[in-house]
Amino acid sequence: MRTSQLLAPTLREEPAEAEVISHRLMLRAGMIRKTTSGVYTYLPLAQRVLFKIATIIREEMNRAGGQEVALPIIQPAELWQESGRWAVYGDELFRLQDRHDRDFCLGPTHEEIITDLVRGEVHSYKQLPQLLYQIQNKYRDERRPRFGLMRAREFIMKDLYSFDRDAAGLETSYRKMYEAYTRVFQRCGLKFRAVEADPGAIGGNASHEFMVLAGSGEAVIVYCNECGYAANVEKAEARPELSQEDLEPCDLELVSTPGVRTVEDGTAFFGITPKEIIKTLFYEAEYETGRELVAVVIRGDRSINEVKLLNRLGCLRVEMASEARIKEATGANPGFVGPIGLQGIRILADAEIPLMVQGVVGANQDNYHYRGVNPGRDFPLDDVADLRIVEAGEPCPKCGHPLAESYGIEVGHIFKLGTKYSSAMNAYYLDDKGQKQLMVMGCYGIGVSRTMAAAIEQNYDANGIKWPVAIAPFQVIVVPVSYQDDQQRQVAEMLYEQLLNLGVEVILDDRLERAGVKFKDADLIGYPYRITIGPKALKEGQVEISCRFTDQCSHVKVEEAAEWVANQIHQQLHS
RNA sequence: CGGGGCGUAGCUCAGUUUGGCUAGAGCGCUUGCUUGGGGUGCAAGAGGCCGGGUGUUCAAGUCACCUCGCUCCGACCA
Repeated sequence: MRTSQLLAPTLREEPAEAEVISHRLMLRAGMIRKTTSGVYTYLPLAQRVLFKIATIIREEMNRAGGQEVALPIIQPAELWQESGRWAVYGDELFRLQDRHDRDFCLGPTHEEIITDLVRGEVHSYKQLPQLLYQIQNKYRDERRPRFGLMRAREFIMKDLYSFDRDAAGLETSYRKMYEAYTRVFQRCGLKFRAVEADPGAIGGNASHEFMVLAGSGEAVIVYCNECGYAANVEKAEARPELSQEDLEPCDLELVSTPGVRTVEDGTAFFGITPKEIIKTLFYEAEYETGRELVAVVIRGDRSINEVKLLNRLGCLRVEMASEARIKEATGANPGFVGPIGLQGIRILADAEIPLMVQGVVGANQDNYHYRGVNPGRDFPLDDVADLRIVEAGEPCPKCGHPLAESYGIEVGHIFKLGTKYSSAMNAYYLDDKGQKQLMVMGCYGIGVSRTMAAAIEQNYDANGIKWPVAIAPFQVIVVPVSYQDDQQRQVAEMLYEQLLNLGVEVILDDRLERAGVKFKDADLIGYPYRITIGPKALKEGQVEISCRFTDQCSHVKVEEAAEWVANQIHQQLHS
């Protein structure tokens, strides 16, 4: 390829629409253009990167026994009604109707479609397991698309679905996928971590997320450098911390506390630390059958993990209760509410609460608090669970070593689905005794377009992108300082040919631009290697080879340059 | 879904407050010269339903109403 022909309209100025670094750089590097909110056109450079990521994924899926299929993007409502998700999925499902007013959706994922296929075509235990995957566009009508490709409405996903005879088979498939994913992201050249995750709405009982580590990541993960424990904070477990082990229970006391609304106010007023305050939060829990107001008590310095709360309650949704609702239930304004004397309201306590002996709570009466509150004595502790968000520095739940924290971008997610879909959609097989059995499923996704964005979030500098070799749009760019100079041009053309013959993905900058322009573009686009052919080194019979990643520059003899670069690339790809 | 902001040249933006001649700048693009190792310099050009609609007015990029699109914030700690 020659840059004179390449459709990569680089921008000197910052596009106004871009917010995150990957979005900005992809626009500036001429990789993508926005077509409409949350929908992007991929230009040749982006397409090459996506193709490379997809190729790595394909190779690893195939290696693990996966078979590629292509599934419809337009999916009939009937299948979604059968699984129950037509009603549950909500506004994120892109819905449409045909000319006969029949309902369809654009697939955000393909459990229904694949289960429908397999139940129709697979009937015997001899055909199991099946590992089927597809790499295609998927659709989610995000309430607010943002961060460029990171949260788009149209995006590219690889999804693999496993169908096994039983839980043991699923375990095997799951482990295969875990290993395959590890290989995929290693081969992409990304720094990542696999973490325990909450299975969330997809269902099932175990799951891991693969997080590309980047400061801009939306997800917070905690991990232990000692034993390797790693989890999304939504899931991370916590050891309850003793905070008042030296104190004895004392009498309950009603205290006038005018204007003391927040934990901060409370610590100042009582001269105590947030650890000694018991926060009471009211949630509206939504079940299929109705709503319930619950009170959740937690230490003043902790935060509630709503995912844990939702799982504990077994409800569909939780939401902070409105001020009006709280007042109606307690008679007091938020800030003066507490667990003592609540009538007919379920009280959930975080696991740290029973360890407290003298707490401060609101008295359910404006401008009054109780102190000396003894959980269990002064309010019931019938429902105790781990409900808080783990923070960095807390002891690892496995080994006790302090946990570290970092930000990650979720690029892969693997789930054990179990029989959720097979039972809803009647996907049976006959076992070796002729008995009907439910297939046991797993699903395993990788955000392909998101991985491209995540790679940039992790690898860039002030000048532009720094592609890992394995997913770079081209591995090398050959830049003659002046293409008009006969000698430079001849050397450039020769190296270009040699690299092509060596199987290197090379692009030649044959534009009649000034050197500075060519260097800027090369840095912005982020080619891993640049061979610069200029009069200075050429006098010595040399060219300069610089590495975008390490910023190192080597002078190499013209006749050895192609081989030299090819070796570097080979090493990068196989290290 | 709630609240803000913005739609003017391919891009980034002035101009709108206080209506008034042929609507501007920089970058990019074309042509010529120049330059030739980190976005050269000079000159000449091309390029606009001022998002769309309705209205007010002698007159609308500018005011009013409607509409479409884009974008940011929020939708959690008592």
